[in-house]
Amino acid sequence: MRMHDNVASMTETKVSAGSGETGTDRESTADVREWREILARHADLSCALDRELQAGHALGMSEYEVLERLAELPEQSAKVSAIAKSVHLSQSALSRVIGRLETAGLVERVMCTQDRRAVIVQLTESGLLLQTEAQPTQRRVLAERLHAPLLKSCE
Amino acid sequence: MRMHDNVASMTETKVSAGSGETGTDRESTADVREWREILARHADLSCALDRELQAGHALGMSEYEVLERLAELPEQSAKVSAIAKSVHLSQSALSRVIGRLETAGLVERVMCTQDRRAVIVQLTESGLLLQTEAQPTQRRVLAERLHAPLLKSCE
DNA sequence: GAGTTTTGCATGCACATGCATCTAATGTCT
DNA sequence: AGACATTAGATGCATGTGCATGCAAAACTC
Repeated sequence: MRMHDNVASMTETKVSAGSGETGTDRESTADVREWREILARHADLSCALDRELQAGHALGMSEYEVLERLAELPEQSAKVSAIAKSVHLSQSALSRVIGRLETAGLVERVMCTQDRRAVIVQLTESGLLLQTEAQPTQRRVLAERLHAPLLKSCE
Repeated sequence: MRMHDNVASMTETKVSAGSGETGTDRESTADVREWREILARHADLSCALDRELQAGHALGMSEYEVLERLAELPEQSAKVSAIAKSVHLSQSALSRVIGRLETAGLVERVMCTQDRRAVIVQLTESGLLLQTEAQPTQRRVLAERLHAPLLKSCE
């Protein structure tokens, strides 16, 4: 994804004109504030994570996410449909992420013998190694920025 | 208000304040939980907002965001560089969003006479009208899903 | 004032993503 | 068994995004 890095802000919330409405106005503006905070935090962290993972381990965020999910499992493998449930990607996007990981030799696609439509994604040695190497990078970025003050979206 | 205060029945992610340790396993796994929570909430809301804004008002999330920022300003116009600071888009992406809004007749690009490099984006009548119509949709989606338990059903 | 650097925005390009669709395998119904 | 429906995953296509770059205008240096 790799978003830009920006600073400063121009927030100038006026919004409500204050007629005889119920309390919904105040509540929804609180919602908006919260939503903007999620947006800002997500943008900041996605950008930072993607940049550091790319620079340090040639991994995108989606790729790392899939590797991490596989590494967390005792058998270090899962059906595509199972991975899809724990990652926020469409089925097609996930299929291509797995394709990239396979090309890079980090996972292998194995036909499932019980259900021959399904594909089991198996973490390889180098895939596990790379995830193990990349994990501290991810943890460090999270520790650095997850609770850091946001420079945007706060007037 | 901190964003994770109200996040449904999820794990409580309080960071210990006592020790000066950084990057310990316990803390980083708490970070991971919080990060995944942000990812899930962001995915759910982005998808829902985009779908409803698209269906109801033919607006994408980025387009709505820009309209909203402009509508919040007393003069309902701003330089591109100013908008860029309050929206989580790269400068190039923002330029194209503004292009789409202009094509749709929702904003106009006006040359800035003080700085002839700059472009002032001015909300039009129909732009303001559309934003006014779309705002309740956004507020409703936020109210419905911002604090709802995460179901990961985004399609 | 001429030359250089920086700033503001647009654009070519590469690429990741979602949607619709396709193929194959499985499940279901009669 | 045969016919239809459903599910798992891959792929063509359109689109939105970021990066690198281009261009013009302002700012800076001498």
